[in-house]
Amino acid sequence: MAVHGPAMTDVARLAGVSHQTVSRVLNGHPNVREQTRLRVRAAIAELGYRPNGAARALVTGRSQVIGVVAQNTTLYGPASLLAALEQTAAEEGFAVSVGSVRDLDHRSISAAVERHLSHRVAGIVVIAPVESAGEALERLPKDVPLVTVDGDPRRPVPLVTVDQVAGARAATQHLLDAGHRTVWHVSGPSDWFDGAGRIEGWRDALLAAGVEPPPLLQGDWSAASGYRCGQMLARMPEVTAVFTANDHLALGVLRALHEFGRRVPDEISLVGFDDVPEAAYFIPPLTTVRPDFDAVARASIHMLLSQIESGTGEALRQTIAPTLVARDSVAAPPRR
Amino acid sequence: MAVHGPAMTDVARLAGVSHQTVSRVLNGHPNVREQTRLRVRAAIAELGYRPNGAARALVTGRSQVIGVVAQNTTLYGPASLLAALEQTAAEEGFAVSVGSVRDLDHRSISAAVERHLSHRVAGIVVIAPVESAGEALERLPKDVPLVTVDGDPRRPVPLVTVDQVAGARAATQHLLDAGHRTVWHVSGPSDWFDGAGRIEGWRDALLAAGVEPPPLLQGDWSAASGYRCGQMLARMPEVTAVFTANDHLALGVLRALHEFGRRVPDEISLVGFDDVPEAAYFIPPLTTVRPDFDAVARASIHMLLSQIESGTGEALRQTIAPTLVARDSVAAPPRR
DNA sequence: CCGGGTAGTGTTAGCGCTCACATATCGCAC
DNA sequence: GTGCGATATGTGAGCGCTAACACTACCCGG
Repeated sequence: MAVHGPAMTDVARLAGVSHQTVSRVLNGHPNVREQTRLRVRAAIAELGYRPNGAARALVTGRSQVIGVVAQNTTLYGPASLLAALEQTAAEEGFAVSVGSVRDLDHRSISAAVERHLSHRVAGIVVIAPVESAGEALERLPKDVPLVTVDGDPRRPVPLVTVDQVAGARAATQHLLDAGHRTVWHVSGPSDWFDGAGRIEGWRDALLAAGVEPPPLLQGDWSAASGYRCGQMLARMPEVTAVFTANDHLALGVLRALHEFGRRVPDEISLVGFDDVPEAAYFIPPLTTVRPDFDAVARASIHMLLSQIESGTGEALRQTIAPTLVARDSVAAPPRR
Repeated sequence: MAVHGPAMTDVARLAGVSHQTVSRVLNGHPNVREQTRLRVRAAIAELGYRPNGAARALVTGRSQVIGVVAQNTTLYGPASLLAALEQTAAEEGFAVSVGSVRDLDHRSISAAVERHLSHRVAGIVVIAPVESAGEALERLPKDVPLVTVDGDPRRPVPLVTVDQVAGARAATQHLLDAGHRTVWHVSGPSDWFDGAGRIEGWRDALLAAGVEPPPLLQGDWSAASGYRCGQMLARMPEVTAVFTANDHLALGVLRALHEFGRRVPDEISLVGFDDVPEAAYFIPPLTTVRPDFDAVARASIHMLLSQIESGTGEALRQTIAPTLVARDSVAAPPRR
């Protein structure tokens, strides 16, 4: 177990140069003769040398690691985002260290961030969809590159976010365009910014069309809560169109409507949000809004890297527009 | 950006002790007077000192980081596993660095492992469900603590795995017990060990009951492929019971059956695998097999830690039994 | 043929920590 | 008191690397 691999000096000795030259080769420094470079590379290969990230991090003060703080990475959205972040980071030569948190309160977030800082991560991406998370972030040392995803739009922190409002507006408008008088909404938790944004977009679209938004049904992202809300909606004959804040809620609603014998889309039209891979196989296939997680990840990582490189911590923000994916769960309202 | 935080010597100076004593307090070394310990802690708090993981990793040769190699962390299974691993690792004071891979071939796996080694991770967990991954692992330096999850049962590598065979057998038996003559199977890719294990369990149960297994329908874990297989099954009147290798496949099958007007469970019974949170809200609620991801994660991390501590690399293996969750998608076969 | 740039390389000094060991301090039996 | 083990603390070295600077060739114009 104890067998430490070769160090830079071993490579240097084999190549007949100084360790510093090896370092230069490794870091792509220009002033190295081609022939020397080759010799060094050969020595590296021969010894199976692997640079020691810890030593490098110690001397430079930063490791090639990006810390990600996220909650509940089991949900489709966060999981996709995490995977995409990892992918993009890897392309840029960075590893990703996850610090998932059970609860999104100050303390948990701060603790997770602390853990990352203690490893001297180069920067931190916080997937911070709730109010309380924002506060924790403002207390942070200012010298740590930081990007929040789906965080608080009102805080002066670099932010990348899916345009929840536009997505929700598109979904609602789509239903209105199909001829529905109004659209009901089963929301996510309202203390989540994405939940709040979707509520706002829904309300916007309705108001713009001159209709008074019906009462909101609040869920918690789960199919279970969608089911509960669906049971209420199913019993109200005037309901003909529903927009749910995510696809899992839609699944729950779908099942409730089914149990009450209300057909989708003949009697009730439904639109979800997220475009989980299964959405196309719901009964019926679900019309939904697809956020581009890859784009979010790319934007986040690049924003973070530019902070790392430049040292500036400008409070940039970038918004990624989602797209509506039309499938079979929307139709014109039934004639009465 | 450059403002480095206080170092151990700063704390030491403030507390009026040597840096070594600070180190002892930090590492819970016994021989420190209570009063000194308190003074040091106070100094740490006052300065907002945070130990430098890189420096520690450099001198000890190991960081407090566990590397995880996984593919497609968007799928429910891997995502849950990853989250659970992270949780357990955090409880043990370890961070988790993810290296996700696009493809599960030697090269990708090796590259991901290399990246982790270069950061001097304390150990590596490989979620390696396919054949080719196993080969890559045998080439690895022997001195790195390593645990595979859902890997090749035949390789001499420490392994934690869900008992796929038992789970599949239970699912199949459950259908047989309900009175079905035989059970059809929509499988995952057969080069995935979990896919293969589920096929084996299904076949076992059938054979034990003295029935010849019907032809296998091979899918790829996705609802889309489940749908395609479902279209075939729906047209065969003799099919009354289907076991799918995961819940997404089941969803696809469900939709196909629905389109063909074949009612579940009245005409056809269905059992899935994974127990995704939405399974209870399928139409009808899906009977499925639930693997205990937390238990898998716990077993993996503990196996890894014991390797790290003891230095021994025995090829242990541990199997986690899944449980059947009965819901509404199973009934007795229709009378003909 | 000399001064001064520039490409290529070596030397040295830490980064912040832990380990091994040296030293100081204490308690207690005699 | 003295001696001795246990307890508490300090000292020095060095982990593997990069940054800064020092040095050596060599090329060039004057």
